Amino acid sequence: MTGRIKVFHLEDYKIMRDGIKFLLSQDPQITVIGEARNGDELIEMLPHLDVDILLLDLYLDGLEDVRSMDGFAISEYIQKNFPDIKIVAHSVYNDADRVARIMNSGAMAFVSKKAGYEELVQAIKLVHGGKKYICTETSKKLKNINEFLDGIVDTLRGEKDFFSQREKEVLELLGRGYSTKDIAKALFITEKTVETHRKNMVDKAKVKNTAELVAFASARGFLKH
Amino acid sequence: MTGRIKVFHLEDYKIMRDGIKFLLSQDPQITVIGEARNGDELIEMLPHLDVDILLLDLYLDGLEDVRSMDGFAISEYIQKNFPDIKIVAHSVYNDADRVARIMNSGAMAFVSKKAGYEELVQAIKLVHGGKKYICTETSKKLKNINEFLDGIVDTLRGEKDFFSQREKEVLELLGRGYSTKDIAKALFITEKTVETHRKNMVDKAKVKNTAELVAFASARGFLKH
DNA sequence: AAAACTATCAGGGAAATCCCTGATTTTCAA
DNA sequence: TTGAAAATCAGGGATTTCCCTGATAGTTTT
Repeated sequence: MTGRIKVFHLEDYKIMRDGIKFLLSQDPQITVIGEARNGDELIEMLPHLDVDILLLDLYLDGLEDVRSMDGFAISEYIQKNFPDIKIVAHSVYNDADRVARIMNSGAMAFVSKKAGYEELVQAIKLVHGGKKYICTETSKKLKNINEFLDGIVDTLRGEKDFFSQREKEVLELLGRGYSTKDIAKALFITEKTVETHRKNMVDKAKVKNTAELVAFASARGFLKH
Repeated sequence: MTGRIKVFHLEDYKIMRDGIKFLLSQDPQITVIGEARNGDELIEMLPHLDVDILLLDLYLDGLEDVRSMDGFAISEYIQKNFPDIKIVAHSVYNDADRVARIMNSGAMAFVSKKAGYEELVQAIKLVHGGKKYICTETSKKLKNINEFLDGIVDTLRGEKDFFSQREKEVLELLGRGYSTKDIAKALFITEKTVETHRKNMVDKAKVKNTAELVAFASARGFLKH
């Protein structure tokens, strides 16, 4: 046993701090060893503490003081100056832009404030064990948006005409594991035609075989998955 | 020549309506045949007009009236009741969530209000020609977010160890078009071993063949490309 | 210590891909 | 209207993948 997971909580609303401190202290593996209302307080206190996890409120809305650091700046600051401290981001906003930004600024987990207490505890434990985590609700949402974007993004590329319409149909089925015979049946054409389409795509893409063709296509978002 | 592209403009700020009407009328291929301040006005006017393109302000912030339709609701309404009218969305907000939502609710283009006049004109013309469009700035942003999300989303799956180390090496080469013989030589093992690795991966991933395996792997970011 | 996983290797046959050369029709833009 | 793509089809043979049933040895996990 290596002792409790030491959590520091940064959150501007006192009522939230108190509530979460109470909830987290219910768990025998977790202890809240400090709290702050803003980045300045945090930075002042951190050197004097041995923190495992920083539970970080993403948007410190309570603050009118614009000069103060926001969650993103704090995350980057911690990364640089306290690389051993792992960050669990906590926010009411779970839009793709913010989540992508916070996760890429070094946070190890993201939990929506709409998520329950269990998910927060789970996030802290997983992160402490070296894993990443995103709460179920947000995870689902991001997955959807990602799929949407996949679709949108490749309508944009000038490469949409790289393969002809028919070639793309064949390609799509190849990516789904269809054999030549399967594709011929599905598209009501002969196997020879399917082979020609594949051959032409292999030539166009300058690849060696179907497997590499599929890798090529997937990398460019030609496949829906 | 099929006459000018007939644009209807929905936008709550008069100054924007006037400005855009002036700008668009500079283009010989475009004519603004109507304007409205909100969804109710739009719905009233639409049946009496022959509109090609609806230039739609995404968020009608000027409106305090919460009961009124927002851009998303309008988009869906148009899709249902006037399927021939193509929508160009126009907004100050270009976050992934909103853009994905509007494009998936049937809009054919998205142009940020930060984009220049040229991009708006281009969007209208492209959409009228049956193509989709997203302004350069937003397009770049979405591409970045999409890549971020790709990374995030598959860290969630916890599937980093889905394939063994050796399997991943074989997989990588498969994605580069190597045949069994090539891989055997490259990894100093027999062809039979390579086949076994591939077979095991095909089974693990529950796919039909190598092509689908590569698609599967690529979609989850197992391939470096 | 047993079970599970990983990595290695093998034979043999069915199925599919790959490669070459060739062709016709349609469609679309210069 | 001429030419370039695109989509269709074909034969035949070389190569590769796919599928089945095995096996041995080392490592990790329970």
